[in-house]
Amino acid sequence: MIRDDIRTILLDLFPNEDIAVDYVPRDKEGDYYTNLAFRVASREGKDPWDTAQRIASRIGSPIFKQISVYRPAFINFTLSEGYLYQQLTADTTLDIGRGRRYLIEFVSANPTGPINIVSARAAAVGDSLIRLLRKTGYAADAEYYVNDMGRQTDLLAESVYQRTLELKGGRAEIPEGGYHGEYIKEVAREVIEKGLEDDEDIKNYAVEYFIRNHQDVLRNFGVAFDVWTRESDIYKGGYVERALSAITGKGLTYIEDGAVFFRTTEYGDDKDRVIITSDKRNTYLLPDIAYHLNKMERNAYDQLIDIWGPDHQGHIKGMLGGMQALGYDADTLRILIVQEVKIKEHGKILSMSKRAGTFASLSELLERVPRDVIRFFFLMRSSSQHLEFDIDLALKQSDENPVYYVQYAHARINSIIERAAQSGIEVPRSANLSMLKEDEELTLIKDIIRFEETLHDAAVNLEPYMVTYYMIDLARDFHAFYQKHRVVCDERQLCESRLYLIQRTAARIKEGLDLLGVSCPEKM
RNA sequence: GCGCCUGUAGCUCAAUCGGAUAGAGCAACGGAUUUCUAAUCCGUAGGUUAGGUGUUCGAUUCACCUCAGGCGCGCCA
Repeated sequence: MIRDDIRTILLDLFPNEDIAVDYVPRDKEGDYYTNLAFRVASREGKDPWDTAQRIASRIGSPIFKQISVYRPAFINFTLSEGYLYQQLTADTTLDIGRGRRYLIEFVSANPTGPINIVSARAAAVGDSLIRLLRKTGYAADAEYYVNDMGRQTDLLAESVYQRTLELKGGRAEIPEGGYHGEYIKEVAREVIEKGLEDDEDIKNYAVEYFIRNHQDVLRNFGVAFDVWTRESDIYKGGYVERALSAITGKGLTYIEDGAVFFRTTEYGDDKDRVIITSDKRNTYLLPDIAYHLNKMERNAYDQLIDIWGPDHQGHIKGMLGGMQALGYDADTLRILIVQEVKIKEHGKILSMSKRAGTFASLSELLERVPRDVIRFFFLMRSSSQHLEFDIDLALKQSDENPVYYVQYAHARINSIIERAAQSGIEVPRSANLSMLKEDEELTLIKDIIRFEETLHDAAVNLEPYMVTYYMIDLARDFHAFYQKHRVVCDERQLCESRLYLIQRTAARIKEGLDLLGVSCPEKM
């Protein structure tokens, strides 16, 4: 990465300094800047401006065409063309992860109803993270946890049973906290068809129904999981007992009002959490902790990542406490909260209530909005931010819709390369790039090279949206280049150089869209 | 009442570990096509970063307070 090359050069002069190297704003001279002079000056008690001048004069490297100092004390570097050409043709693979094992668990929707919109967003984010981590040298697994037992599934079974009574001409009395959705009726119909009467049979059928549903919908969404783990298997494997004894063994439990409490306040929680209720049922927390024990024992992961919805924020401390009670460092598990999604149509925020029949589920959204658009839109925002999903914009097949803006750049390049081929000019395997002198060409080269830095930042911060932003920038700079310069032209060498450049651009667009799980059409 | 998240241009959002005159897209306005895809490009305008205090060479970023919105709040997940 260029950033690292520059940092290395600077560290050579100032070995122990904390050096930041970043992009120069677009309207300023130069490509990268450093804040080094501020640090040095402040430590030595000298004037930052003079210090910057002094440092700048000491830096000598063929990768820079120019080094300039700007007030108050920024040192800006302009990369030499030779270095840019060399970087563009260099074929490097980025290995940040060095094979470290990461496990990302996401979606994990309860098998009691369809996948909702927040889970859909989590699916897009999680899947993209998996792709990103794999591309940057991590061994990343995608996992889905199925809560196939417990109180919620009991309520599901009872709700379905009540609907069967209704379908048979009786009256349905949905239990308190039960499931009212229309989709329950469909399950009830199938239960009647199969002639299921027994509570357990109905429960199993309903649970399997929704697990299949989740698998189908996620497949349609282009999201693949490596492992589906069931809560029931965590129990069967004895993990729950072991988790419980690990916690009690450390004296972290006490009984109050007949319930067993886990002293999560030991780990920074604002209150202790019940793990076994007074009527001897386990709360979700205990099997969840057990499940994480299972994860760690299965593959000795270097890092666990859980992606949760905003309604689970209050449970983070408890879960991290569980990890520590099991003997793991708190940072073994990172919990990402994907914030809520608001669906907007005709300028109004739609109610997400299932009863209102609007966009409650992923499958309903998929029926109306193309998958590429949904995924792109979900990945346009930092996952920790609330996201507004504008249906009208999503359905527009025009320049306003950034998905097509990026895809169109790729299709355009493809078209140019075809056109060149018709004129008997192929994309060269390697090119003499010294013909590429125009601003738009150099900008494009820098974009292509910066892809690695974007991947690095996105992977380290676990934020795929950074890739999305990069894609839009890259497409913009390509379109600007296209508008101003012809690729297929009379000057053979220039034409070939430009073909090489746009072919590399197209490759980047493809790589980037692949990371987002968005298709990359040859023609539009 | 307590905890967590959020507040940036008319709208939706960026701004990496505290760095430059806070940037994009959309909407608005004005232009560009005898040319490889106009699903494109160029330009103009738009800001007390909710408000205040503090920390320092420098604050959208950190700390504290106030205001506003969202989510959650022991034996549901």
